[in-house]
Amino acid sequence: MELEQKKVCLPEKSFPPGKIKIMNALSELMREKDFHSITTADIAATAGVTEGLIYKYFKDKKDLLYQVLNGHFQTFQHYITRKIAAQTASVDKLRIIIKTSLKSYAVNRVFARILLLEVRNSSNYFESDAYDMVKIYSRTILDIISQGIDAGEIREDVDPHALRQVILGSIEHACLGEVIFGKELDIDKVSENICNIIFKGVQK
Amino acid sequence: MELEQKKVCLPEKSFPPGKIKIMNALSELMREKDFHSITTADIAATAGVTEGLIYKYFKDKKDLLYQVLNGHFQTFQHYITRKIAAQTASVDKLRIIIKTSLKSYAVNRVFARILLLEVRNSSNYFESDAYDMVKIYSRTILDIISQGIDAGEIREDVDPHALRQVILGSIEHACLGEVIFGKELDIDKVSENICNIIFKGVQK
Amino acid sequence: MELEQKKVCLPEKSFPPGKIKIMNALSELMREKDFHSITTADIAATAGVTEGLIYKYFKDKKDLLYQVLNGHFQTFQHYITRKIAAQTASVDKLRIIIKTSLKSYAVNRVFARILLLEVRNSSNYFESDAYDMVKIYSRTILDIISQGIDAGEIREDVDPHALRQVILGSIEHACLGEVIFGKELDIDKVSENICNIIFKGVQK
Amino acid sequence: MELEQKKVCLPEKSFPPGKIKIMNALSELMREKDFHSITTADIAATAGVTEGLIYKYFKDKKDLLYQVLNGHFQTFQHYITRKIAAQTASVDKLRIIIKTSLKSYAVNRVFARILLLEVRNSSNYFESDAYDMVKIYSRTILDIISQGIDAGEIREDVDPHALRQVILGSIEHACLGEVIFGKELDIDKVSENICNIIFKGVQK
DNA sequence: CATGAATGAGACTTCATTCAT
DNA sequence: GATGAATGAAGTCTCATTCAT
Repeated sequence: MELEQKKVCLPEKSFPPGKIKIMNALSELMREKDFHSITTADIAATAGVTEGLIYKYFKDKKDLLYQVLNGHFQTFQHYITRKIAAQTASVDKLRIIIKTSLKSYAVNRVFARILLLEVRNSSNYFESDAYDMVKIYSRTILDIISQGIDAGEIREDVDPHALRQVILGSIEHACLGEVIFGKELDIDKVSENICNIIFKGVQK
Repeated sequence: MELEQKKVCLPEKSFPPGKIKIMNALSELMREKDFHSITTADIAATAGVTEGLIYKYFKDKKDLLYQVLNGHFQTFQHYITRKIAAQTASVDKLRIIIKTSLKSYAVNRVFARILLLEVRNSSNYFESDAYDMVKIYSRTILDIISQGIDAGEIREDVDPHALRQVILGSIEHACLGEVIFGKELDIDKVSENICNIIFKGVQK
Repeated sequence: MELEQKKVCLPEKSFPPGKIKIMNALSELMREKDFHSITTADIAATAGVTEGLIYKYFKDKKDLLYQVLNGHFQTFQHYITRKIAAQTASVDKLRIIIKTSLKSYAVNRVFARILLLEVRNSSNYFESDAYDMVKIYSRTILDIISQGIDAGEIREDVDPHALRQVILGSIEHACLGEVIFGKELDIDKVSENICNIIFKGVQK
Repeated sequence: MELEQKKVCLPEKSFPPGKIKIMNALSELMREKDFHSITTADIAATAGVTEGLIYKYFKDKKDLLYQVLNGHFQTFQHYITRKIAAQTASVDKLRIIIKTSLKSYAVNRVFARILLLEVRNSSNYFESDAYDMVKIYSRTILDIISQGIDAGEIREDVDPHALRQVILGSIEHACLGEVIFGKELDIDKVSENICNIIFKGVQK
């Protein structure tokens, strides 16, 4: 298995042990509960540290969430970047993005849950480092689309932003059922179906 | 203007005035804040009633949210059903669903916000009346797709569930920026773009 | 005894019982401890209410302190105003102010302690209602001095602000030992001594 | 300029650098905030050392405050003693004490703030070294007064303790506005005004 | 001489909710 | 149909302090 979900994969060098324990604890707890119903007491207990320590390393309970998300996102980013690099055609790159994103979400549900459900309705998330990574990811997709149009792989009358929207929306919606109801997803099939629709169109 | 956003459109007019005031108060407050940071005290103050009264009419703070959502959803449902009825071709129906959904969300941001951001991460929402309406809406789309396939308008090798996913995902993702950042959306253009992609495909 | 210290003497009409209990509780506790080492838990327990109730009626723990102080100050103000009214000569009025202030502080040590020790180093006190009363009191003294100068009772080359400073400073310093160490004060003697110095001067 | 306020004037130069940095840090921070809202973290950060080091040199956060106060007080004491020595008449000595005290407080507001606002409501201050210096200062005034009476410069029916109270109270009250609101003080004028009142009396 | 990690006790505060009237 | 008073449980966060290295 190429992708790990077990622990927050951080550039773990200089982080003090307590900080790592706390981040892992939140990650673990979010497998079962939503962020709001996890208390700092829970986190501390799970991490085996005192509540106070959380506030040594994190401004906030929210800040902790964002840093955890950020950690997950970096792993995701590295992984997806490597996968894309193996492709030359734009359409293939998009295909890979769709499949890999679905896979990442499937493998790391905590990551998916945070990104898709928890974080979006708090405005200060959009000023966090974690959101910066989303922007990079999102930008990458747009660039690939533009290259595809330039290379004549994609029709010129396709609006790049709209296509990105459709791609991201499809990915996210496909994951929702998974995240919310815990359904298993047949990633190969789902991603193929999505690509079939988006690339070839549904109309006869 | 065909669609109203001002007040919760309560289908049964027989609601006692206090109940209406409370529901409107929440609706109003959610234009600015997210549900979690709205307190019952806020709601009562905005409604001009006492906190206690909320619990006369609603089991719960959440129950209040669901009832408000439900009110909005019924308006939405009526509106969209009427629009679809005017079309005969499946593809046109889907086109209308996309456009009308986008428009409804745009016109009534509170509705969009509740549905897209607030409600999804609380498990008991999925047992609420409000969610039943979502299922009807969702079912309708699936039926139209199947009819489209049967009628030869849509390619047979398209997976109906996947198509629904792509459609819903596209709609929702297109609204997110609106809901979160308050961006204006050019609905005609956006829906046309989306349809262009989904129906014709992007690949040359 | 004309002056009561037992309870916060408030225009107690419309105050809910819980609010009164809380204010009295703080007053009582401050007889023994300083404000900072009194916890909201202490206050609630003493008042026989829950901690939460404190925040129904007071913005803050500090706000509670200011409101209590304000209550005490109103009693003080009423009392002193009545006493002054009985005098015609400015010098006699000042004499009465000195004596009565000393007496008030002596009788109500909580009041003295709050005013002289607790409140002065927190900047937002100076925007509280309680401080407004201090300003009135202070203004009154200044007015009496000016009248005394106009009436020829007080030397024209005396600076009114300076005289007020000397008077207030003398009063407060005289009380400090009382407040801090719990010394008894012979008010008649002390006030006479102070007046002797200020009015007649110490130089032969 | 005869009087320095910049740094804690440490009488023994043999203090280790860390200790000096910490004391200076507190001094500096107290120019803006009150003691209670300065945290050990603030102090350490400002000093450029770690929190732990504070407890190498000081028993307590309070102990640190007292030692800082003590440093300031020694400078003050040296300065005032020298000034007094230049006078022969008791009245002149008192005059000098008033003026010099006002000046010292004006020049070193942190010193004034600590002495006048911070320290008085914590009982263990009165067992600290810093308080011993206050007692010496206070005793000096009393001695001068007694000598003045013996020498026939001051009326015999003046109570020495009361006079000291009036003097100290006047000084302190004059400084309060300065310390609290940051008002500038015209020391020559203020001290002259005070002396005018105390020495000559205000009554015609 | 100094650091850095961690603690622990408790502080203040919030808020949904209940109930007598 | 509505109010107002009060609850209680929990929640987040703060900070002085300790100790091994």
